[in-house]
Amino acid sequence: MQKGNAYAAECPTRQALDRVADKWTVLILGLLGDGPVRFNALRRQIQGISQKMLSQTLRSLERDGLVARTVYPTVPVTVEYAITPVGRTLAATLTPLRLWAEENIETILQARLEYDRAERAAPDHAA
Amino acid sequence: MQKGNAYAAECPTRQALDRVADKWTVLILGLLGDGPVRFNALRRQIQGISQKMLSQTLRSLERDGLVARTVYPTVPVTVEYAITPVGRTLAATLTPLRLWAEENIETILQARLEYDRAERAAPDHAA
DNA sequence: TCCACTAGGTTTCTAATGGTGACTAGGTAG
DNA sequence: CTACCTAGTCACCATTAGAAACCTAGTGGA
Repeated sequence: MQKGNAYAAECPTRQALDRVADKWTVLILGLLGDGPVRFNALRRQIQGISQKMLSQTLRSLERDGLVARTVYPTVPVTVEYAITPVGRTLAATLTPLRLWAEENIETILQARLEYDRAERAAPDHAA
Repeated sequence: MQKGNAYAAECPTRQALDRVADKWTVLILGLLGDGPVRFNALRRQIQGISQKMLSQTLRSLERDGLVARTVYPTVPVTVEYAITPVGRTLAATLTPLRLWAEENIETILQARLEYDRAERAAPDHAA
């Protein structure tokens, strides 16, 4: 198994990183960690996601082998999304990211306030 | 310090997560971890990043208090970007993400091949 | 019978974002 | 005088994210 280099423009790792470092991916994998979840259950839990983005992101994840999609021929049809073993290793690195955001949001907002105040005082950003 | 909830649409954590879960952020903070780096040094090491995205991402990171920008009045002017303590805690969660991408890229590419092959055989995605 | 609702999506349209390449200031080297 | 260095910005175009409507297939209620 060859290792990629995300700093090289032409390496596919770059594109994979772009796909995986994504807001919706973080939130979806965070939920799938506890077991299979249905489409609309995800939609309800990830407040504010559109059906389009949810189905698009899920399809990407499925294509990359990170999530498995199972259709049950009930009526109406039931579709379950489950995390795969590889997906679980990704989730293990994404969950800390989500937790970091939740824990540091106040610090960030504070920094923004200070930055914006300083900018108004001296908007001379050019050297 | 109040904790955010990334699953709530109206929580600022959502927006922060979006900013932080970003390809360029991952790559920039990965480099700044080893010490301050200059603008063009970053540009050379992150192959394929445009000046616009680099300066835009750096400014966001600075605004959020994750990197510090220092201008030295040399000639030509030298601008150094350094990671802040908070930024370092973020980098600690982003680096594993980059490493994950580099280590699993082959697996992902393989999964894509198989998915696309199966899709051509039976593109009937609707239930 | 007609309407409303479920699940799991796709389509369409618009607004925002990302990337490309040219351009800038101020100064030095050839 | 021209070219090149730094660290950016600006205008432009292509892609994308998001909002909202529509779709299929079926159930339940008035």
